[in-house]
Amino acid sequence: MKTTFSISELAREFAVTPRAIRFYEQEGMLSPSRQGQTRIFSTRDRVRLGLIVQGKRVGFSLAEIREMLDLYDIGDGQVTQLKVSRKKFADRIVALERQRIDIDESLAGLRQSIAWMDQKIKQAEETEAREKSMNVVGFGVMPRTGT
Amino acid sequence: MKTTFSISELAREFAVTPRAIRFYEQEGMLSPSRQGQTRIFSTRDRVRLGLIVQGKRVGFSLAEIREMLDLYDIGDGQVTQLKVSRKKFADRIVALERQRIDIDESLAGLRQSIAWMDQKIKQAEETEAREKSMNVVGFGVMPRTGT
DNA sequence: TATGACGCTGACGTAAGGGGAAACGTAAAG
DNA sequence: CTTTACGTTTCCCCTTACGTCAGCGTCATA
Repeated sequence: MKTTFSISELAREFAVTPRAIRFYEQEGMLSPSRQGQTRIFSTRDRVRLGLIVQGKRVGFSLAEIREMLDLYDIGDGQVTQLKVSRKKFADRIVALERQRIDIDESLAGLRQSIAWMDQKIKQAEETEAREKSMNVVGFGVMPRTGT
Repeated sequence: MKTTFSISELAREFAVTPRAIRFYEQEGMLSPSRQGQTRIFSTRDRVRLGLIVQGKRVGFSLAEIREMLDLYDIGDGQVTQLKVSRKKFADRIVALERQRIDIDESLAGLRQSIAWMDQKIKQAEETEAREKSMNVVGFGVMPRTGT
């Protein structure tokens, strides 16, 4: 069973670039030893990289991930760390649910604009022969008048 | 009816910062005239800013928005422009739908992690209570278990 | 020996502004 | 007339999470 890893091994395993791994080290989230210049990663580094990648996948910033990793290192009986992480995760869920709503709203807006455009295109192509002056605005949205 | 606007008027109306508006100008998307140093925005600027903000809301990059604005300026009979924009919008819809799926997957992962943590916390707190009942330390302070 | 695969260290670039400094003009208030 | 308070300007560094060179060393292989 392997206990040390090269940068490209880990890069392949976790589907990140060596550049990203070096960046994580520079940010203090990994601390590989060195053989001359070359980085030698331990299983601990590997686990941490796994956590980093997972954290990124669910949308945490590196700063947040680093906090959690640090907390995990302190490990004061684990409960405090677990509770802090739990809260972060819960917060993230709320943020993502909000994002989902935003996306749905954007989708609705886009679909409406497309419908509007389709109509305009149809009109334009019908009228093309006779008339040429059309007043096309763009997003199908008028500038807001208040607020 | 107003035909000119100050930077902060537009900022208020469209809920963006003056800084952002200056940035859009710097990027060539707005071209207010000047009275001395001070920017004077026309209704055209106002419409364009509205389009920028709308475009941003549905997730277009400034580069994409600028392209569409430029197209609109050229306005070669409009139909071409409409079709190009339509395609951009359709592409954006696809991208957003993909994003939605990603978010749903992240949410699932987060919820699972939370469930796992809750279980761990429960376990840990049960253990803690058991230790406390057997070993009264006083003042609610637990001995340190390690670094 | 030459070539290619890996590795390294800087340094600069990205998107979309945020934040703050320092300076200017204008208007009201003392 | 001066102070105070805004509103605005330009200028420049900061941010995130790396990508992308440039320029170099080290190794194994053809």
